[in-house]
Amino acid sequence: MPRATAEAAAETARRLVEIAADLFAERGYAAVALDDVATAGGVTRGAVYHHYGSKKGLFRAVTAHLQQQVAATLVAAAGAADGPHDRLRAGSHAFLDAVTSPRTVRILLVDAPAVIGWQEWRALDADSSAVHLREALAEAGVAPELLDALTAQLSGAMNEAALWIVDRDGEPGAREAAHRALDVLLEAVTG
Amino acid sequence: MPRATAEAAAETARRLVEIAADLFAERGYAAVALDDVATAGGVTRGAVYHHYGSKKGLFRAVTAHLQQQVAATLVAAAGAADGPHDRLRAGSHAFLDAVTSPRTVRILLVDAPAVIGWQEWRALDADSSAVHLREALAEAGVAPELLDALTAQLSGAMNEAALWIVDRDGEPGAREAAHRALDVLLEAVTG
DNA sequence: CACTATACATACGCTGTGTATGTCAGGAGG
DNA sequence: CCTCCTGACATACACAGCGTATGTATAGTG
Repeated sequence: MPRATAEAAAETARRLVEIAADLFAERGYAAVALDDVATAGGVTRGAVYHHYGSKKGLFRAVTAHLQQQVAATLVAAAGAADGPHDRLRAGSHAFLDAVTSPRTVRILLVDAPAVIGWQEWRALDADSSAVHLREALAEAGVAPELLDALTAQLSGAMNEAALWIVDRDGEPGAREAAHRALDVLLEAVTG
Repeated sequence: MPRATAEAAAETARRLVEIAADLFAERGYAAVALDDVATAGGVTRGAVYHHYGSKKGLFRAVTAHLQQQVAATLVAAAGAADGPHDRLRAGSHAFLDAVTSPRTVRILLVDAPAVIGWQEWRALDADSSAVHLREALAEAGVAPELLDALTAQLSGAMNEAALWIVDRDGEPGAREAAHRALDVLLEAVTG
């Protein structure tokens, strides 16, 4: 049944991203065939190629979608805090909690750099999450010539912390330990 | 010419790893066909499958090989320093320099987690490099309940620092900035 | 000096991506 | 109300690349 209405088409595109996110998270990028996504979405691969151009294109859309969700949570938490020091902490801890779902972590932190390339991945991350970290660090008094380097390294620390937590899921206290360790690093930076 | 001597066979296996490391680093795992590796090594894909079983198996061998090299550099540098505080710093900075080659960084930090899986990747890293970081942190007086979490986060920070440096290759001062930022984090940990 | 296991080469099937082409309906213009 | 065009898919096909099964010749072994 070709040519649905414009809203139906948008809904199809949205649904495909959602389904793809689930499958990519469960099996990893390489093990997911586009036919799996299409079939689960009630369409054929033709529809996927129509909307996203390629398998990588679909994955890019999934990545952007998830990053946007994480960034929204982060921004909300940081906005609720006041004072530069507290905003940094609130935002960082919120990021860690937001990104710590098995679904998100596998796609955003494991597959994305390899699939879309590290440079593009970092650019996307910089636009959605890392900007806020950078800004918070600047406000907290980090020396300008160390700002970029520290943003990158703290970002890496938090990403690894997220993977570490997910890997220990079920182990009680793991999440708290990660948050406390993160506080050690953050306090170091803000002096 | 089938069946060379045992040393010749070992040499073939060694050569294939070397060639594969170059190709994987240049194009990334997915874009490298086993036939490229085999042809460059003067054999056919049959030889590759004989020695390494699968494409993933070959990649695993490449990963282990590179990690071993990095770890050797790290251990040497740490051994030359004395005092727990200094060993931590020396080892960390040596790690950053050792891992900061475009070849190493792409394979070990971008593709490896996605290809062989994050858990296996972390296990390999834990055995080669992270053990030493963990040990140094323990000696430097890090609280036992934060030891694993901090090891992971600092490891993530250093890995991201390496990618950050390689991404800015040519930009003078980038490497120094990364090292100074790393010092900020390390000093925080050791109090 | 057979004989076996090793170190490959050759041949083939199969999965999955991408692309080219077809098809049918919604909506804008007359 | 009819037409035409374009968007939203479906269908069909070519091709690359992985894995596996099978063949083959030699280096070691008894």
